[in-house]
Amino acid sequence: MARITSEAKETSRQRLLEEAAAHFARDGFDRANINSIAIAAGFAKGTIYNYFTSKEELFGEVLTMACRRAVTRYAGSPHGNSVRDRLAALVAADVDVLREQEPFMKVLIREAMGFRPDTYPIIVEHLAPFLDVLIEVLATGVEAGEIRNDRPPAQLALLFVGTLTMLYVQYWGSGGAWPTLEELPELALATFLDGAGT
Amino acid sequence: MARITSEAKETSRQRLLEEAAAHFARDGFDRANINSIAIAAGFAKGTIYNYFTSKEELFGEVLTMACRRAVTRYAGSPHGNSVRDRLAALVAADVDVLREQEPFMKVLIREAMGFRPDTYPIIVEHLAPFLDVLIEVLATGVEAGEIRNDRPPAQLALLFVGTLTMLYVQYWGSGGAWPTLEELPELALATFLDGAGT
Amino acid sequence: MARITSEAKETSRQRLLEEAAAHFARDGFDRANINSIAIAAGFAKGTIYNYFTSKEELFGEVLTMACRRAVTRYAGSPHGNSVRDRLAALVAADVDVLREQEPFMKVLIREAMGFRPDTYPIIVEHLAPFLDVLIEVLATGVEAGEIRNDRPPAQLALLFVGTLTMLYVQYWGSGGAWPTLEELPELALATFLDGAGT
Amino acid sequence: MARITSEAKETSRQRLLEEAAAHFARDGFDRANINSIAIAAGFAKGTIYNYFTSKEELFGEVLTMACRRAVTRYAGSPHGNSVRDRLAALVAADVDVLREQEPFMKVLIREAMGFRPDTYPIIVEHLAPFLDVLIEVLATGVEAGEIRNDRPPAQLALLFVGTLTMLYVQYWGSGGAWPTLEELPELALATFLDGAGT
DNA sequence: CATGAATGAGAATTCATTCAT
DNA sequence: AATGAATGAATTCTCATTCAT
Repeated sequence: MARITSEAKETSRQRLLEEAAAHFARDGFDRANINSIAIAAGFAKGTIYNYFTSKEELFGEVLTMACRRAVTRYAGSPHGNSVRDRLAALVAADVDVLREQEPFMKVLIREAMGFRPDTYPIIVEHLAPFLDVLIEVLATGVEAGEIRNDRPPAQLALLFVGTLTMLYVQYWGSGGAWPTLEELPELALATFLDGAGT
Repeated sequence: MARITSEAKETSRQRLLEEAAAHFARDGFDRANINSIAIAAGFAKGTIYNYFTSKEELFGEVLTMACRRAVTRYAGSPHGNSVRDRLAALVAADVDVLREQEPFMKVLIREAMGFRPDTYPIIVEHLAPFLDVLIEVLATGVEAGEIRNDRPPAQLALLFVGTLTMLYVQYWGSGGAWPTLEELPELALATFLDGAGT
Repeated sequence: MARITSEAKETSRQRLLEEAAAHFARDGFDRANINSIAIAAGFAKGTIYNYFTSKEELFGEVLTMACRRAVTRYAGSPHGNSVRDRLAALVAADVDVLREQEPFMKVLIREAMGFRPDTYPIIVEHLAPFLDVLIEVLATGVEAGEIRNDRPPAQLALLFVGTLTMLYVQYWGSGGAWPTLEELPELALATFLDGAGT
Repeated sequence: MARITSEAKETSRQRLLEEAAAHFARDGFDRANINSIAIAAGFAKGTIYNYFTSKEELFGEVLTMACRRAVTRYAGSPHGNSVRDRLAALVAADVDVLREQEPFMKVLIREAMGFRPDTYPIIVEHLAPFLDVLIEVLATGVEAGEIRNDRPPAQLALLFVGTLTMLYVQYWGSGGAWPTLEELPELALATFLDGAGT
């Protein structure tokens, strides 16, 4: 195997990342097993080290990729409409990513909750562009009078991300029973914008 | 004599549970180290096995205790006032528990985010009474017209717990920068009841 | 097993060091096998890590002990006689140590020839007192006119150690055929002091 | 065409041997890395196996070549003069080889000190002609009364080789500080022929 | 009850070697 | 001939658990 490599190698790398994401999502970093990941990807255990120098690096790459994919959801977000519509579009896009990349998203969220000093910076770094978009949308909303102006947009953005995350966690924790992925976007908006009070 | 002995034993057990909570909170289940926990509690490695049959069981006991303590926060909650006031009292009590039992709470939340089939049932089971109180308060609020009636109180309760949890996570994740524990109760209420919209 | 430990533990440690020396002597650092050493000492592989934190440390301890033992040979060296007699006594003592601690000496010499940056300093450090004695003896000899004064005693000491080492190497290399341990001391003296010329 | 090809092949083989020598000299057999050797020689890992069947064989070839080169130093040694002069010429030639082929010489000496049953015979076998020349010179010296006759020339030859080797080791061990390559030949002769006594 | 030495299953990692291209 | 992806045996090290004292 040589020469025609580069594409093939990239494919193998993707296969490994895919399986690694699935295993990290299911088992967490410590319980995930390098050997099992390799086998699941159709390789022997040594092969993984032709692509990643260590379990940590592999995890970091999965995380990086998860962040990257999560961020792309904002790429085509509409600009013209109301803040509610724009947020709705963002959440809809986000849930689509979740559907397609569930293991990666799960790793991301699971790890974000772990408070581990070696992974937290990775997440923060990669989530920054994501938050920036959100902040911009919310700041626009504040100017337009659609969003309450008693908090800085940066804090509002964190609350929004937190709300979304919490709903994902409940989705996973309930085994998909409630909320379902279908109702999740509307629920997120209502929870964040309207509150439960009358 | 028997009583003194068993009291002493209970004290030792508590010491072990405290230290175990601290370690599990800081390191997570897999990275926590039985030896370190024993040492920190002033015992040798082997002694832990006079109190708990395995690391898993120790963890389960920590979790159980965390749930039990968390639930006690509702014991003396006021009954007469508005839903907002009652929720405020609940959150205040909760944050007090958090302050005093931070490691236990951290273990609880951390584990709740892990979706692990062997620990999730424990959490759900122990959180049930906690949720019941909340559901009752919210149901009252719906009847009184203080809470929107477009969702079942059980779902509202989950949303409320989720909101609170998310704020704790951001508190820990930010190293206590935002939100602070002082502003957290008011923030939780505002977020849950009022929403960010105008 | 507890309480009466300390002596027993020291015994176990010695057993491990003894076997480690034998294995390092025979196989060298890289080919020596932690598992085999433990087994040979009558332990399971994990046990070695109750005594030494790593293979490197174990090796360092073996080396340190080899140096310590080697140096003791000079403890009772006679002071009154001629330089030749004093050197003879030193060599005789040295060969005695070799006989009793062959694996340790072999590790020492083998490693000294390996020029490895992580072990060379250990050897140099531990050999210093050893060289100091030698330098003192030779300096005395120079003053007494028994030793040529065209080289600093420090260099002469290195030449002497080198000569001795070289004879040990030939002893081991020849499988004990030539020189034998019996004739080695006299041979060392004659080689170092008299030379091969007429 | 065949010849050009085989010449090219021979060149590649030489390149590999040179790099292998450098790596074995620096890192020792076990720590030397097939991949690094190949890369350093401008090839990929696999290519080495077109020239040598295994790491062991490669090492054996390096050793063989080191011996072969070491032996050539005696080819043009002068015959007419005194033993001292002839030895001086031999050592001078030897040091020249050392200068030019340092890695090979280092491998040779390093390995000779290792007492390994699979490599020792190779060394002995290849050093035989080398020793024969030396024995002849020394035997002549004994007859001429220049060399003491209380030891067989074969033993004297071993002592001489040992003295030289020891000085090389000290040269490398001291990082070239003492002895320097310039003073080494004279030092070897003085040490071997004259001794340190008066 | 407490101790801590001993255990050994399990996991990550290395690297010489193979072989399809 | 050259390549380099794939392999898997081998090795070090960790740590929960046991048990004799």
